[in-house]
Amino acid sequence: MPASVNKSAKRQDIIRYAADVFSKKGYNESKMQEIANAADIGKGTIYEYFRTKEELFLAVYDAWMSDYENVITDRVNAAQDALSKVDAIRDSAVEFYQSRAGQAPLILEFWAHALRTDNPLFLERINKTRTFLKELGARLTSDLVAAGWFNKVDAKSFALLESGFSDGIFLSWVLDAQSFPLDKAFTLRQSIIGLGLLSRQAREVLQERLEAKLAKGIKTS
Amino acid sequence: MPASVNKSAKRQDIIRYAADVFSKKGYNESKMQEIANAADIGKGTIYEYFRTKEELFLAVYDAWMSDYENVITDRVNAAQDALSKVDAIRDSAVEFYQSRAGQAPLILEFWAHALRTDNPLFLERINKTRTFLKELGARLTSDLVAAGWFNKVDAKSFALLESGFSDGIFLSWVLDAQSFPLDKAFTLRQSIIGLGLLSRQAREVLQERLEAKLAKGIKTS
Amino acid sequence: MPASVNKSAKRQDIIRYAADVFSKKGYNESKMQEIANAADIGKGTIYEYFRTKEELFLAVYDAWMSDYENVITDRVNAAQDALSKVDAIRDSAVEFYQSRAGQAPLILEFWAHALRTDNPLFLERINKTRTFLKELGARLTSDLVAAGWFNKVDAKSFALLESGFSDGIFLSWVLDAQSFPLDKAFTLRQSIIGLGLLSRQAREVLQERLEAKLAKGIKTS
Amino acid sequence: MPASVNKSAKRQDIIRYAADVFSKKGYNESKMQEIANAADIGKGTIYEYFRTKEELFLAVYDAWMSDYENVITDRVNAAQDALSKVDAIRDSAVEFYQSRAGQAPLILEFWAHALRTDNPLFLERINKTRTFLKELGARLTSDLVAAGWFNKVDAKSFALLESGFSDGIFLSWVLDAQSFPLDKAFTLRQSIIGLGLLSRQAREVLQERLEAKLAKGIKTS
DNA sequence: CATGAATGAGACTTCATTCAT
DNA sequence: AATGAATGAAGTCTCATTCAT
Repeated sequence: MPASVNKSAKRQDIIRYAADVFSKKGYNESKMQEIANAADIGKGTIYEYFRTKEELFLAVYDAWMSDYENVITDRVNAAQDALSKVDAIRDSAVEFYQSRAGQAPLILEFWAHALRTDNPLFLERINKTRTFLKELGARLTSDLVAAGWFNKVDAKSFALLESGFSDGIFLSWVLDAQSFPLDKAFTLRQSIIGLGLLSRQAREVLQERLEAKLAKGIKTS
Repeated sequence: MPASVNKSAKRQDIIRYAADVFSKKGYNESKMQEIANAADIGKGTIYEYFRTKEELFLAVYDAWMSDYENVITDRVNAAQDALSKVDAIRDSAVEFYQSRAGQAPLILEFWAHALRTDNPLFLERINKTRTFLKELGARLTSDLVAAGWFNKVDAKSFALLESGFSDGIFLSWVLDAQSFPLDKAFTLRQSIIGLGLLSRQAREVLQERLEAKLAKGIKTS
Repeated sequence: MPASVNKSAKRQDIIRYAADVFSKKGYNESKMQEIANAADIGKGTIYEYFRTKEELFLAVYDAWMSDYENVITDRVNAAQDALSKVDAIRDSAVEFYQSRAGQAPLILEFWAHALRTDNPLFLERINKTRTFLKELGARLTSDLVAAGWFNKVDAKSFALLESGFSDGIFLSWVLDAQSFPLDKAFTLRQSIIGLGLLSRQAREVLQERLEAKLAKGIKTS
Repeated sequence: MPASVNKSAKRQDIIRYAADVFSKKGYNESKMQEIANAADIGKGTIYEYFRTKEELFLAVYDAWMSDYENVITDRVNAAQDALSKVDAIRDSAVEFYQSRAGQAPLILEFWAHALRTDNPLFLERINKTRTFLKELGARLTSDLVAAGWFNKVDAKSFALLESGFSDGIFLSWVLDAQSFPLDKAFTLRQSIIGLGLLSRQAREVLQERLEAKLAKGIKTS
C-alpha cells in the first residue's frame, strides 16, 4: 500500500526527504522531527533505519555521490573515444549539478562537516569519489597524450588539479547564487585547458619551460 | 599588565583565539566557554565585545579575509609589471594559506554557514573578497592582453573562473589533508593556463574554435 | 500506571504542581527545573505541554480563575432569590480563597506580571473574570433595587466598586499574613454596605445628598 | 556643579530615576545598567549608595510611602474637625495616586515582591504604612462615633476594612487601565459607607442585626 | 514495524555585583 | 567618589535519542 513496500525502498525514501531538508537548512539546523514530517513518518521510525543523525547525513551524501559516479560511469562507457569521454564527464557533471541545483549547498555542508567531525567515514566517503574522478581523469589524460592530442603532462597531477577546477567552478556557482551558466563556465574551462592563454609570441618564449613543468606535475622536488 | 591594554586590542585577541577554536571544531561544535577558556577570560567577557556567537564568527572571518586582501594588495602594489603582479597574487595566496594551514577548514565552515544562515552579512562578506579578487584578476588579464602576452580573452569570465580554480585547488588541498605541495599545484595551474595541453597538431585543428570561445567567455547565449 | 493517563490530564497535573511552585516563589524565582521536580517529570516534558514559562504561568492563572468562576456560577445558580445569590457569591469567594490560602500570593503575582509583560493575554484573562464578576454584580444589584431591598443606586458603578472592595479585602488578608478571619471581614463589609455607618441624626441631615450620589455612580461629570 | 552636591541629594536622585525605570519595567525587567543610564551615572556608582538592587527597590518604595504618609499627615493636621479630616485623607489619597499615575503599577510590584522575597524588610515597610493608615482611620472613626455622626462600630475593624477598600479601588483603577475617574469612585465609596444601600423598609427589618455586626467587627467569634 | 511521549544534557546568553584604576 | 570592564552563576529552552506500547 505505501509507496515503499520493503525496508530498502523505505530507506531510500527517508534519504530522499532528508536530502531536501538538509539542503535547505544545513546539518545542524535540520531537525529529526522535521525530516520525519517531510517523510510523513514518525520520528522514531527514522531510527529503525539509521542509528544516528550523522549516519543519515552520511547516507544522504553517499546516495548523492553514488548517483554522481554512476551517471558519469554510464556516460563515459557510452562514449567511443577519449575525447568524447572527456566531454561526457563534463556534460554529466554539469547536468547533474544543475538537476540538483537546490541541493547544491549540501555538498559544501558535507565538506565542512567532514572536516569537523571525528567520524572518519565522512572524509573516506569524500575521497572515494575524489579518487574515482582522479583515476578516471588520469586514465583519460594518458590516453589523450598517447593519442597525440595532448602534450606530455603528468597525468595524475593534472587530474588532481582538474578535479579541483571542477569543484572550484561549482563552488563559485553556489556562492554566486548560481548566477552564471554552469555549462558555459565548464566549456570555457576546457578551452583554457586546451589552448592556454598565451599569444603566439609569448608561447615561443615560454613554451619549453612550461612544457617541462607540465610534464613534471606537482610532485615534491 | 595584560597582553592587551585597550578594547580594540582585546577584541583582536578574542578573534585570534576564537579562530583557533572554530578551526578545530567548526562553528556548532565550538562552545563559547571553550573560546573563553582559550582566551583565558570569562565567558561573559566575550559578550562585551561581540553580541552573539554568530557576530564573533563573522568577525573571525572578516579578520582572515581582510588580512588576505591586505597581503595581496601589498604584494601586487610592490610588483612592477602585470606579469609579476600575477605571480605576486599566486605567491601571496599560497603563502597565506600555508601560513594558516591549521585554520584552513574555517574557510569551508564559513562558506557552508553563509549559505544556510538568515544573516545576509555572511554572504556579503564572502562576496566582498570575491569581488576584490575578480576585479583585480580582470584588470591584470586585460593588461596582459593589451601587452600582447595573452590572446584575446574575456577578462571578467576568465577572472571568475580563475578565482574558482584557486578556491578549488585550496579545497582539494584541504580535503586531501594538505598532502600535496600547494605552491607546486599553483605553479602547475599557471602552466596549464598559459600553455594549454594541446599538442601542436591538435592545436592546429582546434585553435580557431577555442580562441572564439576564450574571447566570448561564459556570457549567456 | 501514571496518575494521568492522557495528555489533557497530564497537562492539568503540571498546572497543579506549577501553581504550588509559583505560589511559593513568585514567577521569576520559580525555575522550570523546580516545577519539573515537583511534578516528578523531566524538564523537557513541560515543554511538550507549554511552549514557554509564561504560557505555563498563564495556564495556571487561567485554571485558578476558571475554577473560581465555575464555583461562583454553580452556587449562584443554586440560590433561589437575589438576596441569597449575593450571599452565595460572598460565601463562595471566601471559601475559595481560604481553600487555596497557600496560593493566594499567586494572584498578586499575576496582577503585577500582567501589568509589565508585553503579552496582552494576561490582562485580557484578568479582565475576563473581572467582567464576569462586575456583570453578575450589576445584575443582582438591579434585582435588589427592583425588589425594593436597595435604594436606587447606579448598578454598574456599585458593582465595579464592590468587586474592588472584595479584591481589597483579599489583598489586606494576604498582606497581613492572613491574620484575620476572611469570612468575618466579608460579613462586616456586607453590613456596612447595607446599613451604612451614619447615625439616625446624621442620616437625616445627609440622606438626600448621598442618595443622589448613589444613584449617579462614578460616571464622569 | 552637579544637580546634587551631597551624598544624600544624589541618593534621592538615584531613587527618583530608579522609580521611573521600575515603574515601567517592573522589578525583574529593570536592569541596573538601565537605571544608571537614566540617572546618567556609572553603573558602579549606584552601588556606592545601595548595596543591592533589592535595597534600591526598597528605598524607592520607602520614598513613595513616606511621601504618601507625609501628604496625608499634613492635610489631616490642617483639617479642623473629624469629618473634614476624613475628606482630607480621601482627597490626598486620590490626588497622590493621580499625580503618580504612571508609577502606579510599582505598588503592585512591591506587594508581589514583598510576598515572594525572603527579605522581611519589604513586608515590614508595607505594614508600617498600613498601620499608620489603620490607626489614623480608627482614631477618626472613634471620633465620629463619639461626635454622634456614626453609629457604634468597631473602629479597628472598620479601619482595616476601609483601607482595604481604598487599596481595592486603586487596584481596580490600575487593572482597568485607569479608565474611570478615581475621585468619583472614592466619593461613591464614601456615600455607600455613610448611607448604606438598604431601603427604608429593608432597613427596618435588618437594622438591629446589622448594627450588632458593625459593633462587633471582625474579631474571631 | 511504527510511533511519539519523555527525557536531560547542554548551549547561549544575561546581568547583578566586584574591584582596580 | 566614580567608573565600567570583567565575571560566572544561573536560567530557559532545544532536540537527538530512547523505549514502552
